Amino acid sequence: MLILAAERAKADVAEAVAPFGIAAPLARALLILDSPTPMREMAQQMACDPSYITGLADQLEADGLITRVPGSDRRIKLLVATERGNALRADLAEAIATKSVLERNLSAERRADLASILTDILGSTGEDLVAPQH
Amino acid sequence: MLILAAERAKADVAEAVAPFGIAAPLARALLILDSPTPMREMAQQMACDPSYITGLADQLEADGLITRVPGSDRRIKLLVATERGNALRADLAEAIATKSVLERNLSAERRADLASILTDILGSTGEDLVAPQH
DNA sequence: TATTGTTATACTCTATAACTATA
DNA sequence: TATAGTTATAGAGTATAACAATA
Repeated sequence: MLILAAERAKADVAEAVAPFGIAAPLARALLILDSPTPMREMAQQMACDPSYITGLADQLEADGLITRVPGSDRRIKLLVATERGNALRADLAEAIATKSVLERNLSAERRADLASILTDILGSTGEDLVAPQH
Repeated sequence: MLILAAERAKADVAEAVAPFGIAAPLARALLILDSPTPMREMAQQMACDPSYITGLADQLEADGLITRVPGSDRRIKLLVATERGNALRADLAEAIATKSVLERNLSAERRADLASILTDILGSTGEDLVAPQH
């Protein structure tokens, strides 16, 4: 059931996000980028392999939504949202919030309960149901 | 977060199930098969396209875990678990139950709360957190 | 030598469309 | 002509392994 619900939520996100001409994983990445983030850290936050971030970053960069900025340690590249990227991020967050099954089928109170349970499952803290930890 | 939690749960299922030499989607299908089920109905229960069931059934059949039995309407094929299939199903259910994040990180009470919330999300009834409706 | 990011590749899961057989 | 299942194919999402650059 948990998996079914997540698939449903995922499909909702994909649908909510499609009108903006962006794929779900790119949207997910962009939503995390409210502050400059090393690629390695992005991978941890998205619970995926770092090599995958390279591809996401390539596409987001090609779309003019982010840029790669070298850090003080010059092995590190910070992903930072452009002005367009930030604007889109706000739009995406709103579209997802209003279209998601979570918003549609759950009261605010139930959503809070869910967030609490999911926090236990993940064994870490989180506050937002759609985008992970900031 | 919901998506992260589900991915975590999914990864757990895959890991719990790997020692039995079976892939996660096959395990998921087999877990549903505690009674003979038309392929069409399987697709609905797994919330996937019927064409996908063909492939799953092919593999399960090749592994000797299920057989296809024609129904009274001879267009319909019932999937029915073999003796080996039933034995494996029991083993899988146990392995998943003991290894899943859901069992490890959540009390029975919290799991019940989660099931209730997920039921609301899906807008249908369900009783089992790992395998969907019987 | 250890770490960051990149490249090339390949794998898993799943859907679409066109088809066959039965109703 | 409508429905159940099949086939072939294609696509999305993601990982693995070998690599380059920097530390």
